[in-house]
Amino acid sequence: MAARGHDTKERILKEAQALVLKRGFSATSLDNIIQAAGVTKGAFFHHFKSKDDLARQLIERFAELDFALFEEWDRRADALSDDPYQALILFLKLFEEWLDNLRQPFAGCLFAVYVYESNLFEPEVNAYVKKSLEHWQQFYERKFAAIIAERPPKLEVSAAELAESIVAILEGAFILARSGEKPDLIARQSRLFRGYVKLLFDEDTRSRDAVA
Amino acid sequence: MAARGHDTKERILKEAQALVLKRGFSATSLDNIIQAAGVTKGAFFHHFKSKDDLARQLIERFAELDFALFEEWDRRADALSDDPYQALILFLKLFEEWLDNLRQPFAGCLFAVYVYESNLFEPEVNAYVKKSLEHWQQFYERKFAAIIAERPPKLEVSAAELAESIVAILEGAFILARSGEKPDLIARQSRLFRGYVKLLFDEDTRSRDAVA
DNA sequence: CTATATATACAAACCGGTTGGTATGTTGTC
DNA sequence: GACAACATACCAACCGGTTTGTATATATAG
Repeated sequence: MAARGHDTKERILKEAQALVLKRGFSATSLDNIIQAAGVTKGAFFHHFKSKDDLARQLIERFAELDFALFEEWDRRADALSDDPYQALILFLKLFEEWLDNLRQPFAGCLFAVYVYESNLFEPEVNAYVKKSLEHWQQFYERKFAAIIAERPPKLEVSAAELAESIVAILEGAFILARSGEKPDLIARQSRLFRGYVKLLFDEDTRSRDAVA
Repeated sequence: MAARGHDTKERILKEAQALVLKRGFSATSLDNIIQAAGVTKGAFFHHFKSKDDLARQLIERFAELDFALFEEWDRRADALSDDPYQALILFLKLFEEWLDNLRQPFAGCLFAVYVYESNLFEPEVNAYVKKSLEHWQQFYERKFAAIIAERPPKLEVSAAELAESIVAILEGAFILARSGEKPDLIARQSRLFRGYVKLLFDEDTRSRDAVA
């Protein structure tokens, strides 16, 4: 049945992602994956033509789920405020709320895993990772561009730089959170970045500055 | 001869680090390493009792070289200014200068590689990575604490948060720089962080009367 | 409704090659 | 000749991938 097949494939992808985030891609053997998913090698190679194929489908699935979350927060944030600045702040808050409500601590970013093992993958997979990270960045860049168009920032910064910054902060935070076993680190750094954005754009801190 | 032995071991460590930064730890086989270093398996196992032992010595060497650079910049920055704020700015500039002068683009951070393959390593190796990242962070934290003690920041931020932030930014920047093949991204983000610090602490952007 | 044909979704055994690791040399130096 | 510093030969385990086989669902023709 088609449904049964889809379930099996989805289970393989889910377990594979968990294992790859834990141990890296090359350290995760197909035997590990099929054991975790409770299937045989035949089942695996029915759904994936190679381990490279798994890598490709794994990262595509990750990116799709990732951007789906992003777009949901984006819609909700835009619905809550017309002001681009407030919408960005709300967007980040929704992200932080999601992080806080995660049961198991955030496992990590598959993009980062792939970047640090990039020599393992086919060029098109690396290109997909690059494209996804840039897509992520451009998502933020549009938001910052809209803000800058309305209110000039207090320092000379470009929308691209700011977008690059939040993505870098989050990628780095994933690493620190994992190593230090500090699941709250990611949301904390997101909040700190919000403070930075506030300093750059918020009128309250400008007028307060004039008084102080 | 001891010198000859030390050279061989150092060559193995150097080539191993380059390979591990390129492909990850588990994807780097001992055969790859001994071929790159131009030695035999016997030579390798004379200097390292196992691949785990190589992992340990590799990360310890990385941390030592890393912190040696840090301490040099620290000394030079402290020599150039007594003001903790100026010293931090100078420190970051020295770091950026080092990045700009690197011949080959920055390869990446071995700590991050180990974090994302942490299930491969013995607990003590992971603990060492954790300790090193924290040490790195505390290095910055002391600097921010000294600044905050002199001038209150414009937003309510702790020295620990700020230290966490710059480390996260750099770790994330390494990833983005690698994926996007943008070697200048790291220094750019360091400069952006300097802008943030300036907004937080610099008197130019505030009133000038507080410090006398 | 049924018989046949075909595709899907797996399972189990197996293969050649590679892995980390070892056992046993050989060489150069003090 | 003792010991460090290697080289060579080799092993057992494991790797990604293949092969072969089977149960089941679906489409089609009579």
